Formats: sequence, C-alpha cells, structure tokens
Amino acid sequence: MLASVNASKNSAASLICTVDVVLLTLRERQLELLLLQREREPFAGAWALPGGYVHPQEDQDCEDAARRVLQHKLGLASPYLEQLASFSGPARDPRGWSVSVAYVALVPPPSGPLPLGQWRAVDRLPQLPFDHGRIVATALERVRNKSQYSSLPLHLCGEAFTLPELQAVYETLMGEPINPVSFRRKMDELGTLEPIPGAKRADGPHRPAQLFRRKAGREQGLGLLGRVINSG
Amino acid sequence: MLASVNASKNSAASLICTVDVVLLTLRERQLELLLLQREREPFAGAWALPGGYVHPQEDQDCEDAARRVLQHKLGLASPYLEQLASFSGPARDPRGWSVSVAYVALVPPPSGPLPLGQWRAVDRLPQLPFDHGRIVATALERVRNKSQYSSLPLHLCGEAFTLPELQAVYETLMGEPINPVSFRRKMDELGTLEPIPGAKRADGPHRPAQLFRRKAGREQGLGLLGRVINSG
DNA sequence: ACAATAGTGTCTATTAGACATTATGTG
DNA sequence: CACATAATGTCTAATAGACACTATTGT
Repeated sequence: MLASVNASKNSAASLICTVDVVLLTLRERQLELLLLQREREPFAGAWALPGGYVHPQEDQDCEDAARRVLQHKLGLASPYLEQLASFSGPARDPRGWSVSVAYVALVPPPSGPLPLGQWRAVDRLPQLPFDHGRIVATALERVRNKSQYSSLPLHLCGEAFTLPELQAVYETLMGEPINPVSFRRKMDELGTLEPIPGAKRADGPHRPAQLFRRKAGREQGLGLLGRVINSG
Repeated sequence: MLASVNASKNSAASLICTVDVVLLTLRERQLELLLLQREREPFAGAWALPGGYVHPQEDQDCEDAARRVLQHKLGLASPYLEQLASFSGPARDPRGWSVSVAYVALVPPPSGPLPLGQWRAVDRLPQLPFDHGRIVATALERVRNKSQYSSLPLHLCGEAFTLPELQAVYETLMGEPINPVSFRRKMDELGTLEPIPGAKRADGPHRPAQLFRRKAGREQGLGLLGRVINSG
C-alpha cells in the first residue's frame, strides 16, 4: 500500500506495535491482576501481562486489539476497558523499538477460575518482563486516583451489590476507611445507583443490606463527583 | 534486525507510528493552539497539529519524538509536556493503519510571533485534517479538567506572575469566575509558589500586585490539591 | 431476646464563599 | 487626595465526619 512507501524513508518502517492489558479484579479485599504465561520468545515461560500485536487487518483501533486479546486469550466478552497510556522505546522489548498502548480492564471477581492465566495480588507480584512492572504501577496509580472521584470501582462489582460491599471496594482501592454516612451521601450524589426493589443480601446473623444496581443507561461510562471522597 | 522477522509474520509490519502535539498558550484571556501548515501529502497545505514520524534511530521514546518535533519545527526547547492518549485506526491517516501518540504542551505566551506556524483561538479552529479535531477536543478536556485540582495552569505563565494574573488563567481554563479569597487559599495550599521579595507589578493607577514564582525544585511536575477549586 | 450489621438523624468540625475593610500604588 | 485594584479579616453557608439511635435479620 501507500503506507510503506512514505513510511520507509522516514525510518518508521520497522517498529513493533502492541497492546498490553492490566486486567484487575478484587477478591477478598485484595486487588488482583491477571498474568499469562508467555508461550513464545522473548521471555517464553515468564508470567506477563496479556497482550499482543496490533493486527491492522482486523483491528479497528488499539482498543479493538485489546478487546480481541481479552476475548481470545481469556474469553472475556466486554469488560470495562480504558486506555491507560503508551509506553515506548528501543529497550523495553528485546525485539526492537516498540510502542505498547496499555489498557486497564476491570472485571467483577470471576466465579470459576479462569482456564488460562493466574490471578496475583498486586502487592505480591513477581518480576515482570518488558516494562510491565512500570505499566502495572501506572495502572494502579490511575485506578486508585480515579476511585476518589468517580464510579470506576463499580466495575469491580457484579450486577447487584450492597452499599457496604461497594464501600469495602472503595476502601480497598483507596487504602483508607471511609465514613459510611459520607459514603452513602456520595453514592447518592453520583446518581448512578438504584435500589433493586425487594432485593436484599444477608451475610450473617444481622440485618440484611439492600441490593443496588446501576441505573439503566449508566452501565457504561463513569459517574463523576464534584469533590473527592475523603478518608476517615 | 530481529524486529522485522518476528513482526512481519504477525502482521505488525506496515503500520505508521507518529506523534502529534497540541501546543497551547494563553493570550488575552484566550486559549490558543499552534497549527502548522503541512508541507507534504497527505493534506499538503492544510493547517494541522505539529507532529511527525517516530524515528526509532534517534528517539528514546515517543515523548522524545514529541520534543524533537517541538524543537526542530518550532525551536521550543523544554516546554511542559505530558502524554495525552494514543489515537489509532485504519482511516485516520490516508496512508494506512496508524497510531499517533498525542501530547499536550503548554508554554507561556510567546513574546515574538513564532517564525513558523499560526496561533489560533481554540474556539475558532478551522476543520483539521486526520483526526486532529478529536485530539484537540481530548486535549482541551484534559487541560480544563486538570486545572481544577492542580498547578497545571502555572505552565501557561512566565517566570514571574501575580496572583490576579494567575487567577485569570485559571478562570479562562475553567470558564468560570473564582472567588479570590478562596483562590489565594488554594494557591497557598498547593505550596508551589513563593513571593519574589520586593518585586511587584502595577498595571494601572492602583495598588501593584506581589509577583510570585515557582519554588526552587518545583519548576517541573505538578502540585495537586486535595479538593477541587470551585467556581463562584 | 440477643448479637450484629444496616441505615438514618443530627450535632460538630472543616472548608468554601460573601462581603467589608484596610493597603498601596498611580494620576 | 481620589481612585482602583491588591490583600486580608471575618461572618455565613455548605459539606464532611462523629456518634447516637433505630431497623431488621439470624440464631
């Protein structure tokens, strides 16, 4: 095509373009991320972020490539996915100068164990190949920061959840306890949640909690707060 | 090299990788961005964002490429620069499937007119080629949002500035008036500014304002606020 | 009935905005 | 000295946190 003609003379010809996904979930008050064992060189056998080459023939854009990776390698259909940042340079991949467009994906705690891959607590990760350590650090910073003023953590919950459960999610992400009265006020302010009529969840010998869900039409995207959620 | 061998069989061989920079400044309470007239096809002659191919031989990463573009095409040495996002797909560039890593750069209002390029008010832009319109929209959203809780707007001011001047910058970015008492409290809270002893600036028949500068060691990076700046 | 957590009402503390007052330059 | 804007003090309003109290389940 046209591309190679112009590109080659500008030294843009041989350059690797990949996507990497930091897939996060939250189980038992622990943030976990999914690692896959690499099948090929470089770093064959090492545990790394799910990722792969962009396929210009089939992908409409890099996000598409990230979704394809999640679908084909993990069977995940439509998780929450947002672009994180791009990482580039001559040394991050031993195959040569590369650009990786990194994404963050959030899923509710999987019921069964995934066929492939391994969930690892984010604060007990092995050494990661490439610059995946840096990508993960950037992702955690983003997710923790965005938890302060948005409904992002909702995407770590299933369809239905109680407010105490959701508060625990926020607390885990922010690393600090939240005042429950204030938390309820904030969730109300978000305007994203509605109680499921009649549905409650009990998890012990005490009053059961009201179940909530995202309001219709607010499943995607994020609700935003005018002010941050304060700890305390 | 190694790259092309592995890359080609994964259909990652012919893919265009560029950087684009949304270079912003603020003059007379107007946010302006720099457009360059394209010298080559595609869209030769059109006004577009400064940008260019990534040069794997010389660039250490995409940020480096963006700095090179600013330096070579505009003579800008070390403006504030942050990665915005990547834009990709088969149709955004007629040469073929492409990834552009976009950056936002902020500079104080240039004293002389730049030799090349044209400053345009961001709310009166021409139709832009490629997906530059979308990139600009994303950049403006980012800059406006970050102005609410960080010292980002400082990078649109020169070395020395008064608090009323800085407040005007914030107000232009946020599009709303700010309470001056509250603004001073916030700037104090940022901890990034210090008064320049004895230096004042008068711009009329009235009390002159104290000049401030960034504290030593805080020229780079951003100060962050615990809460947003409210309008009013 | 009791234990335990859900959920609410309300008081106090903190933070933000309004407004008055003082400060300090120019014409 | 009048005027205009800078800068600050202080009162009021809005928002957040603490804490007590009521609600509702399982055992």
